[in-house]
Amino acid sequence: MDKRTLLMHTAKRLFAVNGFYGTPTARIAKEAGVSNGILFHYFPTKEVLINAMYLDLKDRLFVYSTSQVYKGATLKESIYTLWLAAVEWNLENPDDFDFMQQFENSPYYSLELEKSHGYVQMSLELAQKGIDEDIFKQVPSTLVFQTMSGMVETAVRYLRLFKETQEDTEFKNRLFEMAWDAISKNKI
Amino acid sequence: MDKRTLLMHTAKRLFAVNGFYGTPTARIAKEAGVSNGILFHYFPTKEVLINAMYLDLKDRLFVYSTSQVYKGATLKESIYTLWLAAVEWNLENPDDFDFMQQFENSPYYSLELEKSHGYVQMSLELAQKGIDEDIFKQVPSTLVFQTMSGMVETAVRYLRLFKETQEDTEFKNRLFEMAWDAISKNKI
DNA sequence: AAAACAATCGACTGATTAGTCAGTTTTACC
DNA sequence: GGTAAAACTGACTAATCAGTCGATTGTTTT
Repeated sequence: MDKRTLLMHTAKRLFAVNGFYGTPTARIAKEAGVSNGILFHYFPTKEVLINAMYLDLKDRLFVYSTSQVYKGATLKESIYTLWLAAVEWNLENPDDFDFMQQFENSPYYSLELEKSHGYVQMSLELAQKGIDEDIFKQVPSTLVFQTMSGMVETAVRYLRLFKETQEDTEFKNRLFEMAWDAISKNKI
Repeated sequence: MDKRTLLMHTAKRLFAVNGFYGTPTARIAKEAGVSNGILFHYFPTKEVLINAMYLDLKDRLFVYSTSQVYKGATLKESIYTLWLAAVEWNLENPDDFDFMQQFENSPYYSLELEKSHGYVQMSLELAQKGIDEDIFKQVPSTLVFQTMSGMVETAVRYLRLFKETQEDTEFKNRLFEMAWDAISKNKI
């Protein structure tokens, strides 16, 4: 692993446990086994390091999630696959999840940063499709997207809190049904 | 306003904008118009100040929300009232919302802190009631509670992003229906 | 093989900041 | 009105930390 990647891995782990401000750059370098100076060779400031890590994580989560979706899947299947992939990726990478949560709720975060990501566009299109087909509630596609994102977070938090449920596929399906019922029209 | 309260108000505003670590204690004191020393007279450390503020905010949110619920209300009415009160309180106090989000996603936060609050107990009882009456899905009451909390957050974020929807009661009702559908059994 | 360039090191620094403290003013009480 | 406690002040400090820099090593190019 090159030193740039090594630094990002070490930083992520330390940030997840101690927070951005609880983690001196010197400590990141030390625990990565490299010199202090090289960190600032790759990342001119600490903030650049943090932003780079965030975008990198989002990218990998996006690539993983979308790669799971089959062509020809129904809308519900696609949403389910995306939801499950996101949930499981976050469960398998708890440091990443903690880091992203912390970042998204810090003053460094802006929605502009988010919009630059392709996956938002793709998710919004999927939401719009559901609305047009009268499967989803008649609300803005951005709301559908934000609700699903929120339900992924809720699911991850819950599954982490009650570890015994993490391998329970039936339980995960119930979690997904809650998310699905929130955005879909109900058949009365 | 006594200086202790004054400090908490100033701190909250600065924390919301600049974050905990981006806000020196000296600046809090200065903007509150008091001496540096008095801050540490009331709060022995910065962390004590942060924790005290968090518990204070949660208390006030709890008192406000529960005071809105009428006796004799149906379960759905009670949940709706609690949801709406929480959403509107957060909209009217954006600094508080930002501060709480930041705190809850920081390494200083622990669930133990949360459990010490009476309102969690009360909310869990309401959730259990809905489960027992077969109105809610057959899932743990803690999950119902976490889902509702998550849906409050989603609603607040969305309403803040699209300010023109903030006065739209009909739209808020639609937001609540999404939350309600997530936790309730659907009538097929 | 020489020159140019990139990667790497780690000691150093200037600025910042949480928390202290010795002394002053205000309040509470007898 | 005397006194003890509490509130309050602001200059000070010890420690910390982001970022610098000059020196060194490794790699590519011509």
